[in-house]
Amino acid sequence: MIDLKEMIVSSVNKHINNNISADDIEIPPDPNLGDYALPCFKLAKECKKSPNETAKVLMDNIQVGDYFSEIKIIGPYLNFFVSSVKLAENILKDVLKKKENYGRGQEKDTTVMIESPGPNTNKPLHLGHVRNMVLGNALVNLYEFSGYDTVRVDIINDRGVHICKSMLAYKKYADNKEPDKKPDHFVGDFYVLFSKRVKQNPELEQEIRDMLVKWENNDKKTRELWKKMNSWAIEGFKETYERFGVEMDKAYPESKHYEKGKKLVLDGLKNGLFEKDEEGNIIIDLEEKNLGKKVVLRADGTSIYITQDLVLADLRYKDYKMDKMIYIVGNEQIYHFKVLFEIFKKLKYPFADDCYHLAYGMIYLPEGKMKSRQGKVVDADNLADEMHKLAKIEVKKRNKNLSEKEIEKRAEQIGMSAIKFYILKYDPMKDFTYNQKESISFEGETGPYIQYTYARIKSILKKYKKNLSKEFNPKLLIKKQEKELIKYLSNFPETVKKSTKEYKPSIISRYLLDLCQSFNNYYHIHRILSEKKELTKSRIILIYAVSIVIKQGLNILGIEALNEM
RNA sequence: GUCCCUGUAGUCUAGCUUGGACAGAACGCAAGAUUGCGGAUCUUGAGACCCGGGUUCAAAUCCCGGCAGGGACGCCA
Repeated sequence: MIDLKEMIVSSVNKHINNNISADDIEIPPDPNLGDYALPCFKLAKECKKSPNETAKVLMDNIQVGDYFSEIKIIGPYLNFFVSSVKLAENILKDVLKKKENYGRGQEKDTTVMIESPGPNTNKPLHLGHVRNMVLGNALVNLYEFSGYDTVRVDIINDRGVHICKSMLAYKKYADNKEPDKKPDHFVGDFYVLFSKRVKQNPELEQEIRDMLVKWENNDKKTRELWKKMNSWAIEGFKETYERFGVEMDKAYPESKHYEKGKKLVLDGLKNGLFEKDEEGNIIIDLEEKNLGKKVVLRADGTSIYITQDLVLADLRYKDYKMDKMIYIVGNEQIYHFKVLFEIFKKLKYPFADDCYHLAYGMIYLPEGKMKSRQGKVVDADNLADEMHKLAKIEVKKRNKNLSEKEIEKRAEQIGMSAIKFYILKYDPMKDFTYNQKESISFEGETGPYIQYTYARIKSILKKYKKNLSKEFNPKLLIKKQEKELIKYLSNFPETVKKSTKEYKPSIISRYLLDLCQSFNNYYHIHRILSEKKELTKSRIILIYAVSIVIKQGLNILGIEALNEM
C-alpha cells in the first residue's frame, strides 16, 4: 500500500534535521491549492527564517517520487499535487486485488474485549440499549477489520430489587399464565404493573424486600419463579439481538458471580490496598486521583455494583486473556468507570492500562414525552417495527411487482439501516432526538441514502453486460470528479484507522456520506456507459471500486448493502 | 457546594485532544440543471463558532471568569 503522507514526510526529513510526522501534513481547504500541504510555521521557528522563506528553501531541496506531479509554494505553505494518473492506477489496482479486504489492518495478536449492551431481565430492551447494541456492533467490526481479535461479552443484570418487582407482580396477579406475547415484553408488563400497584399499596415495598431475602436464601419456589421469568426475558432478548445483528461470544449473568467479589476484596484488605472505615465498610481511598473514598464491600459483607465489576473483569480475563477492555455504558456512569479503572490499576490487572469506557448520551423521540404520559414505553422492538413499517411503504412505492416475501426482506434491511446509520453518524457522547421520518428518507445524511447510492452503482454494473476485466487505463480517469473519487478511495484505510483509534464509528459514517455524494456528483455529470469502449471499461472499474468501499464501510457499521431497493 | 460533559446558521450536526490558509455537511428556504446508466440526483445562493477577558504573529480550538442545559458526587445499578 502506498502512503502519500509518509512519502512527503520522509523526503522532507531527509533535508532538515527536525523530524516532522504524518500528523503535520494537512489537507488544503480547497483542492485547487493542492492535495497535501505542509505548513511551515513550526519549521520556520527552528530554521529562524520566515515561514515563506522556509517553504522556498524546502522546495528547492527536496525530491519526492513520481507520485507527485508538482510542488508549489503558496504563502507559508508548501503544497503538493498528486499525480492523479499514478494514484488512480495504484489505488484501483489495490482495491481490485484486495476487494473487501482493502483497508484491512494487519493482524495484531491483540485481543480486545467489548462489553455491550448489558440488559436487565425485568423489562425489554429500550432506546438506550439500541444505541448500545449499534455502537457495540460497529466497534467490534472496526476492531476486527483493523486486525484485532475481538470478544464480545454481555453482562446480564438478573438479580436484585428490580428483578423481584416483576416477579412479585407476576406471582400475585398472573395466575401462572404463560407468555402470550414476546416473552421479555410479557415480563416487562409485570414490572409496569408493579409500579402501578405499589402506588395504591405501599405495603408491597416490604413484600419486595422479603422476596429478595428469600431469593438470597435460595428459597426453592422463589428461585424457580426467578429462573422461569429470567429465561423468558433472555429468550426475548435473543430475538432482539438477532434482529439488530448482535453476536455475543459470552454472557455473564450477575447472579453467578456477584458473591465472588468478597474474597477478592478481603485479599485486598490484607495487602493493604483497601482499608476499613469506622462503620466497618471496606473502602478504597482515591483522594489522590480526586475520586474520593469509595466503598467496595459493605460492612455486612455483601457486595455492591463495583465489587461485582472487579471480580467480573478477573473472571473474563481468565476466560479470554484480553489485552484491552472496552465498556459500552451510558454516560451517567462515567464516575463509576473512572473509579473502577483506578482500582484495576491498583490490583495490577494486566489489561488495566488499556481500559476504555465508551460513554454515550440519551436518545429522545420527538413525541417521547407524550408517549411516556400515555404509558407507552419506547422500546427496541417497537422502534424496529415502526421503522420496518415506514420502510415497507417506501419499498412498495417503488416496486410494484415484488413478492410479499421480498418486500418484507427489504423493508427490514432498509428500516434497520435507517436506525443504525442515524445513531452512528453522531458523536456517542451527544444526546439527540431520533427523528424516524428523517432517518428513513432517501435523501440527506441517512442509511437509505448510502444504500440507494450503492444500488445505483450495482444497477449500472449490471447493465454493463461484459465481464468486469481488471484492465483499465488510468490516463482516461482524469476528470475533476474522477480524481476526487479516487482521492476518497485512497483515504479509506486511513479513515478506518482513525475511527478505530478514536472509538468513533461516526468517522466512517461521515466518510461514506462524502464518498456517496462525490459519486452522485460524478454520476450526474459524466456518463459511465458510452460508445467509447476504453473509457467505459475504465469508468466501470472506478465505480466498481467505489461500490466495494461503500459496501465494506456499511459492513463495518453493521449495515447491509443492497443490490436493489 | 465539588467534579464531569455539552453549547457552532431557522433546525440538526462535523471540526476542539495536537491553535494556522476562505469553519465542513444535512434538512428547510431561494434560484436553477437534467431530452441520460434508478429525477429518491446535482449546481448555485442567503445564513453560525453562548458571553467577557487573556496568551499568541495566528484562537471555534489553549487559559481565566461568567451564563445556560444535562449528569455524577448513595452501603442504587
